Amino acid sequence: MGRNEVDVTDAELALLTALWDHGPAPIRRLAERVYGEGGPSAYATVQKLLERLEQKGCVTRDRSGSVHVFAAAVEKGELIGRRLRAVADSLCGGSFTPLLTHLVEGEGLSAAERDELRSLIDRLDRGKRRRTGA
Amino acid sequence: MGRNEVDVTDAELALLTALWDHGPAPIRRLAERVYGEGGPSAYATVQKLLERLEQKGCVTRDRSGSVHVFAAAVEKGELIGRRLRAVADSLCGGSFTPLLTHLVEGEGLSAAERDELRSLIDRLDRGKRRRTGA
DNA sequence: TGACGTCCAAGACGGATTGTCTTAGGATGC
DNA sequence: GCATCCTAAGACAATCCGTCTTGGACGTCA
Repeated sequence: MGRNEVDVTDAELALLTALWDHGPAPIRRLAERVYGEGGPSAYATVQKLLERLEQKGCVTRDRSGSVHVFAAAVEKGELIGRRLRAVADSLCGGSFTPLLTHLVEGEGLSAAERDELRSLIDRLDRGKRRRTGA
Repeated sequence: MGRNEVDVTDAELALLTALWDHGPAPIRRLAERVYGEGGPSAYATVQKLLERLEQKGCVTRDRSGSVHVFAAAVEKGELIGRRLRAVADSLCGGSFTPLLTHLVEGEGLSAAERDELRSLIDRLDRGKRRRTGA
């Protein structure tokens, strides 16, 4: 493993979000969606951001047509994972447990969320026990 | 609430970590701990970083003695919370539940960690139910 | 064919951030 | 009174990030 430890910037994330929400699109459609008819400079900005996202491996470019079509190459969950790992690495020595503890203790989960989380753990726990015999 | 939405940089975090681990200290001791006898420029770097941390409200400075003594003004958990909130805001519309789900599902918790987490939720759940009557 | 519009490629640009380093001056201790 | 430590203030280069400009290729259509 290993070369994809890159993160995306805010403007890049806005484009990725548009791709996640609406699927592959050419530059012009993305520019309209994110910048709203911003004129020729908005188009060029989106073009540059997509070029950087492609370099980072976060989008793919379909060059077969006369107009390139871009698609997200990372899932939102992947980015969430990277950022959580960055937090864990910088503040928790790489361990995720403190993050979990903080989230569960600190951030006012509703009763429903607690129930959902508990059942999630139970489900995971059964699967793991069966698989590992632990 | 609200003016403290600042984050700290890597070099600043190294100093904060030293303060968390060893308690309040003057510039020289911090420079030795983090930069290891780096000479006069390391001292000045630490000085500047501490000045910025003070501006951000992340350290306090005791000016009573002839040598200023710096102490952490934010806990590690506070920073963890800020960064988790940043992840939630940028990628999950501000909700923490996707972060929890990702952590519990994705990041290979051991059986012991799962047990610990479950009991943590149970404890929290009892407290909340009793308090809110929900 | 030639003008026009849309697209891509490449890079310049300014502002902000970040870590480092320099300088100047004041207090302290001997 | 002199050396030594400290503080304060800011200069500095490198990098990042969003924006914008330019140049040229390709197509359509009168």
